[in-house]
Amino acid sequence: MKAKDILSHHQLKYSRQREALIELLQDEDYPMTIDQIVERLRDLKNPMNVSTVYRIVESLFEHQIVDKNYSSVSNSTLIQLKKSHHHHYLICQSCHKMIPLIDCPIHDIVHSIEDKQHFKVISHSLEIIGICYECQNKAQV
Amino acid sequence: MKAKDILSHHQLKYSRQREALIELLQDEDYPMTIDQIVERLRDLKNPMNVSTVYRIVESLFEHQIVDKNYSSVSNSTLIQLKKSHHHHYLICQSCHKMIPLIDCPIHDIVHSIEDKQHFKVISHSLEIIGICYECQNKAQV
DNA sequence: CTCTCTGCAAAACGTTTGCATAACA
DNA sequence: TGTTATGCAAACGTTTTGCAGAGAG
Repeated sequence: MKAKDILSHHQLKYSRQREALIELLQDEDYPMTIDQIVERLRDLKNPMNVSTVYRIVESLFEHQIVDKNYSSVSNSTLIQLKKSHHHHYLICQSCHKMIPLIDCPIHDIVHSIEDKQHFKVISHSLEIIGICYECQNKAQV
Repeated sequence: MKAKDILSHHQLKYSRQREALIELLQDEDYPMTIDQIVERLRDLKNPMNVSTVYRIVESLFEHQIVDKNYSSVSNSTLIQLKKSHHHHYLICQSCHKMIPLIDCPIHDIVHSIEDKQHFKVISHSLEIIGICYECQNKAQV
């Protein structure tokens, strides 16, 4: 789906900034920090202010177009387009690479939690931190 | 175990501040933000500077006496004494109450991740966000 | 033409740091 | 007494906000 169509579909106004940001998220199929987004957009000759990025991301989040997840590896929020099938990542502590985890280990236990603990589950965040294959084979510290 | 003994056991210097902080964490058996710690210590007539709390917590963390976990509900780091059996929490989005989850759903899948993805798992963080039983029964917004 | 979005600068927030003084061993 | 911990204030990185001007519908 084209960025322009996503915007109109959600009754969001068009702007050069919104279009460029959505297109970037479509191209980079990985979670990005706000800083990375700003930097990539500058490189792509579509510079925009940090606060604009924050505001657009917030609006896309409210319309459930993107996911936001805080990462304790980068100490900041990671943004990505919402996937039809949500998933989590292994994060390499050394190179910050993110490796998708196909199955969500939480998905299966939500019902049992809701029943046993009388708790209505809305969302969850999961971060698995470690060392990726490549970094394991680099010189040890 | 007494706070003083914990400190000496880890060859950490005694101070009024360290003792009071450990005793607080022993009393409040739930994860606390740095702000909550500072506030409770002030109430307990054991006031200390925020930066002192950060430094003590960091030192206790390095000695594996406490756990640190970022919470996207409070937008800050949660501190608690390390448990023999680690566990996660359901967090109520409305009242911020934390309900312990007995079994760790990640524990069982770590080996399969390490084998399948050639990834050395070091740690993980999990937060299940929702509405607790009491808040479900309060007046709806 | 009206209303919303953007850029800018300043502020807010949690966290970290440098330095002089205080406290432990 | 020598070394480490604390308090204070200032700096830091991320995120939020107020306001005036630009752009969309």
